[in-house]
Order: sequence, then structure tokens, then C-alpha cells
Amino acid sequence: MAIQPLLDNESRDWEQNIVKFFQSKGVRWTVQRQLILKALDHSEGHVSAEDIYQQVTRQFPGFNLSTVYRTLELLCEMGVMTKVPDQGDGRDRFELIGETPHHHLTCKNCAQVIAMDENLVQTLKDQVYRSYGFVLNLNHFMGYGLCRKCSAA
Amino acid sequence: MAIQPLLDNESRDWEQNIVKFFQSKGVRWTVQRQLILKALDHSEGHVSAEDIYQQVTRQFPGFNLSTVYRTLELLCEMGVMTKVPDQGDGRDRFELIGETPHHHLTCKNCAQVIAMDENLVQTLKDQVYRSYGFVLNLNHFMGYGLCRKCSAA
DNA sequence: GTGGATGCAAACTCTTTGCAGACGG
DNA sequence: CCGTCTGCAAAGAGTTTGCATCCAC
Repeated sequence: MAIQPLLDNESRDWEQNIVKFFQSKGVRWTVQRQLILKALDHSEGHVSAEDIYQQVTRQFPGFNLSTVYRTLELLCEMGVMTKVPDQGDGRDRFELIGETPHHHLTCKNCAQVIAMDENLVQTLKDQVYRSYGFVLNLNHFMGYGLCRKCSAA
Repeated sequence: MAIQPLLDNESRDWEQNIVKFFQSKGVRWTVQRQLILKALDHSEGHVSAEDIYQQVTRQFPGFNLSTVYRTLELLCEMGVMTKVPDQGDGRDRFELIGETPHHHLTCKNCAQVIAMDENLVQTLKDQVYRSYGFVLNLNHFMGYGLCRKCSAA
């Protein structure tokens, strides 16, 4: 694959920081990683390896899915991502640590997705901490059930 | 496979009920299903298809894993089981509906598992219902994080 | 130059499916 | 007997791995 490292001017700063971070970890800054990081930057919340692959491959055919997996795993090891195991559709998700927590309620019946307030989850976290001293890590709570309409019907 | 339908006397009643249930649904009562149901009866909480397969195959070699998957799926359709997607180890779990809810906190660091009180989860369910009219279905909440010891260290 | 990173293809794991033969009702 | 269920084997889907080549440092 022959890809020129091309980044628009506006993103130089962003790039500089990441490059430094990679260097500090003794990890090489390759074009593929640059593209994956860019794709992650443009995504929101949970992404699958396939999501990233599609996004990058659209611009740069020849790009490889294994590389995505290897890079996402690397980012997990570097401590900037977490792998979120399959929630039902058969594929693992990844999300950047430090993203604002986001919680969803998905209706089993009509598939509607409701954004859930952080406070509700925070209460659970607090209670768990008070009761067990356990620091609950819930950046991406996904609840299944029935929405108002479907539970009424 | 040639398996004699053999059940000890003490379990006749249990069997009678299940058989009736199967008949009422127009579903055949086969030796394989009998064995799988027995295995489920002896298991607790989340089981994987493999768990059941191992348990049954120990007594009856020649027994087939596809049959386990097909039976578990059947039980889901019959409304007595739910499939719980992979929580990290790459295999789906199944659990009988109507089992007492069971919630666990798993420590990411030391892998310790803490049983969590139903009330904590109930509070979340209540709040979600009050806020969104959403009936949250959480029979098997699994929380990840750090236990008291590991978060202190 | 040298070790780490990539592309490719093949392997792996869990799950699903097609089909012929077996068996429950 | 008829239609369902099973065993077997093969196909799928997502993810991982081995290896030769390539390229960042």
C-alpha cells in the first residue's frame, strides 16, 4: 500500500499531540495508525473494527482489517481505549476512554434507543461504592427492556 | 444415538410438568431435550451451550452440540429462557426466566466476583421507569470495575 | 540497517444451517 | 406414517495469527 501522509492544516495540532504520545510510548507512527486515529476522532461512542475499516477503506482501498484489530488492541494496551464485548449483534465495540459517559435504553420491541441521564447511573455507582467499596466502571451502560409505548401495548 | 429415557424416581414429578408443558406447546419430548433440561435444572445462573454440552456428553457420548443450540433457541422461543450475549469470553449465555435475579460485580484486576443486592438494581429500574416510562429488563446485571482492595492499591 | 508494523491468507472459536436418516405422537 | 428432531459435516461471522515484506526510526 502506498499512502501519502496527508493531513489538512487544521489538524496539525491534534496530530502533533498524538504523535508525541505515540513516541512517548515507543510506538511507531504509521500512516495506517494515523488513518485509524483520524477515523476514531470522527466517530462517536462505540465503534466496531468494521466501522473503522469501512471508514478508512472508503478513502484508501488496500487497507487491511487485521491492522484495525491490531491497532485497536494496541490502543487498549496503551490505556486510551476499552473493548466493550458484543452486546447482541455479534461484534465487539471499542471506545475511547475519557469520552463523556453515554448510556442508552434500547427497546426490545421497537428498537427505539433512548439516551439515559448520567445521574441515574451515577446513583447506582454511588450505592455500589457505599455498599461494597466497589468502583463500578460504567461508561457505556446499555439497558434493554420495553419503552413506554411498547410496554403499554 | 441410543439412549434409554432414564430418570430416577424422585424426579418424576418434575418431569411430568415439563412434559406437559412441552405437549401444550406442541413440541416433542425427546431424550436429548430431557437430558438438556436435566442439565439446566442442575445448573445455576448463566450457562453456555458448551456448559450444557459438556454436562450431558459426560454421561452420553455421541450427543451433539447443534442439538444444544437448537434446544436452547427453542426454549427461548417458548419463552422460558433468555439469551444473554457474550460478556467478554466470547460465548453467549442462557438463563431460565423466572430465576431469582442475580447481579454480579466483577473486579477487572483480581477477577473476584461479588454478589450484588437486588435492591440496588431495583432502584435503577424504578428511576428509569419514573424518568422515561421505560421498563428496564435487568435479570442479570453484570458490572465491571475495581473491588475495594484493588481500587485501594 | 533492524526491529516493529503491515498485508495477505489461513486458522480459530462460537454459532448456524442443509440434509439424510431416525423417531415421537 | 408423517412431520419433527437429530447427528453430521460444512458453512458463516468475527477475530486472531504466522509469515514474508516493508518501512519508521
